[in-house]
Amino acid sequence: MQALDEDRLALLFQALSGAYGKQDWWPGNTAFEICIGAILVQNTSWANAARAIERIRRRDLMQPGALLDLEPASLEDLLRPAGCYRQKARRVSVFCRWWLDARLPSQAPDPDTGALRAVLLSLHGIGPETADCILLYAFGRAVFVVDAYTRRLLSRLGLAQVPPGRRAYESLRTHVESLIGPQPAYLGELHALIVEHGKQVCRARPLCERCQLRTQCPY
DNA sequence: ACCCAGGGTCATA
DNA sequence: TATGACCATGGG
Repeated sequence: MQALDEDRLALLFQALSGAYGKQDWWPGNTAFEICIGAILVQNTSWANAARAIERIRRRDLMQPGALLDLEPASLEDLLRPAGCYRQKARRVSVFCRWWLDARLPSQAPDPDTGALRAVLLSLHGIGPETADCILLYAFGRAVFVVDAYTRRLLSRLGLAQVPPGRRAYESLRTHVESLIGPQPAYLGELHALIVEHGKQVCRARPLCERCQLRTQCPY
């Protein structure tokens, strides 16, 4: 296992960037919509999450107050294409409530990223990866998002092992953040590129361990 | 007829 | 701390 240092990270970014070009994430017009997207895409393809987002937008409901005014059953039905729609309806409601309560007009200067992250994590249905996506793409904080694609890629490249559990997650996240520094745009591109690469078909020879074990290659 | 997807919560041990 | 069940739709 080689060390994940600045040079290797820069090489990785360069390779992915050259292969896939500029990603310009996160898809979404407003910070609020990005947050909703981050919840809806949990363990779901973006295509399905996007369907639910479109249904919200077409009805002009992409605002916390409008979503909260819906009957629970209506909200669930609205989110159906995203899968896990009952859970997600509840999570969206909780987030909207927080948005209206804590994030409305007059608020003290933005809290530091750590404090904001802790608040997000305290919300039901917001775990580390969703919180970090929101911090990075909706709030512009310099956060590195560790998701399934990131674990697979770094593991496959022999740059990092990220066993399940919050400890290892935090360790890798802070490590990469310290390597890159306060550059939200760079971190945003990096994560987007990793995901884009993850969607591509694995052309490695020989096939990596995971690919050999699966009918559908996740790379 | 599976397997998978840009996770998270909850119950167990 | 760390597994496993569960959620649920749409595409391969």
